Amino acid sequence: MIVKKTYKDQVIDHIYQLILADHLKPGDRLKESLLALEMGISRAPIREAMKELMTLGLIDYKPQIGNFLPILTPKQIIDSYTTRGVLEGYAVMSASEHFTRQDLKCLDRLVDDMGQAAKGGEHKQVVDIGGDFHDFLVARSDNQQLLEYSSRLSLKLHVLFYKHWGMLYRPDEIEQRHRAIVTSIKAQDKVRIEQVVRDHYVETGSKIVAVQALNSVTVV
Amino acid sequence: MIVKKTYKDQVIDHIYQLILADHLKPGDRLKESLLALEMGISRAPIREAMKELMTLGLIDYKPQIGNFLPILTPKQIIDSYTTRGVLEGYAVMSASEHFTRQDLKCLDRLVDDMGQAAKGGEHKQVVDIGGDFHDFLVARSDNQQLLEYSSRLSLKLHVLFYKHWGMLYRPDEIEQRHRAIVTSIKAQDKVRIEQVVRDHYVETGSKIVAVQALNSVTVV
DNA sequence: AATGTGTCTAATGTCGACAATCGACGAGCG
DNA sequence: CGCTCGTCGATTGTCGACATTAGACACATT
Repeated sequence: MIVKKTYKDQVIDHIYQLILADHLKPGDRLKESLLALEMGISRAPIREAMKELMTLGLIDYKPQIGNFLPILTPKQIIDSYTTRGVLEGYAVMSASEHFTRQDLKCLDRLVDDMGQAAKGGEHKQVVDIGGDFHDFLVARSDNQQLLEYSSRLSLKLHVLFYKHWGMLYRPDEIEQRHRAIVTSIKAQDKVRIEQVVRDHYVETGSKIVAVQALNSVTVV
Repeated sequence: MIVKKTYKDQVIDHIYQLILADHLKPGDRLKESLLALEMGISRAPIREAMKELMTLGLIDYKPQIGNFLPILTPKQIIDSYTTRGVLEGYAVMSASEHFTRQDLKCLDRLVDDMGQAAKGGEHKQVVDIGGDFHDFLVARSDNQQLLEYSSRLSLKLHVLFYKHWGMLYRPDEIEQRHRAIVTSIKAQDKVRIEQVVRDHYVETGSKIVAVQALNSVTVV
């Protein structure tokens, strides 16, 4: 791959950045004409991008009305994280035998690095390593269908996660939480692997809900 | 709701029917201009429909090249059914406590009807009741995110299932397979529920692959 | 004053035409 | 004779304009 050039893809990136940068807030309406004007292109690629963002779960589309940033209820957040846990839990469990000794070493190292970065306050670093860790975990699965859904959800949830990762866990918790996954894989206990991964995500979902509730109280 | 009138939705239905009716075969290319001409509309709604069909997994989109009916490899079929089993398994398991005595009675009756229809050779009836049965099962779950993915997969797999349901199971097998799910719910054994549902789908996926292999041998 | 109706506006849905790109075919070269 | 490269046709990507619809506002009516 050299570059992606189609306008549609650029629009997707643009909007995704707008969301991450908080220039767009949940509930906001995305007007095609306005976006087209801002980006100096026609509405066609904007609409294409909308359709794709819709499948990624990043925007809500209401026929004849418009596109909106979804307002996720606490329940929807929990549900999304739960679903991701179900998918990735199965992915890791079913691939657990394929992890080589070297893979496990690599995973342990990632957890080490994550812990170090967390203690050093390198938040950006923590998020990046966390992403690598989870990518590495699911990469051993060969179920493309499952991975596709998993990565879609991952993108959707990343927006939420990105805004709260600073307040979710303490450094030692971060390390411990991820270490538990590696440990369960080492133990080759399939039932436990699946459970640990599920809990991992449900816990994060719950924390995010809690943090959001806290923020909304202080803000309002 | 009175009717859905937007062209896009009509296009989606149209193409879906074309697929079910075998007027479109795996690997076929879907040319926008041609479809637009056939349906007497412009390419815009066709493209909109394509995007949606893509998210449903019913067509493959290759940038700058075109849209194709996916050629599912045996592995992809198994993977898709496995994934559906994972999703619905969790859905049913997590909702198992919400099934009332009446719900279970209704499920038992559906299985009875299914068995009767199967013995009577009412294939269409069997498929319909089977659909009702599975809808009823997952409807007790309240995880919208999970249900969304589940129903998308369901639509995608229905195309496959629809073409083979006549040769997959014997009447007594059909009844027994579905009865096992109801029985596991009655037993309130969460682990077993999830396992039974997963097996249910993996088995069907495997059968379809087997039947396809058989057909391709006889045809070629 | 509250409710229902009609109009008006702004946004989405659709259109036909043009531009950019991919795959195939064939000419030229080693 | 086989391979590379350029041209060509067909299809998708993009455009600007028009048609249609949802929602807001004002007015009339009870």
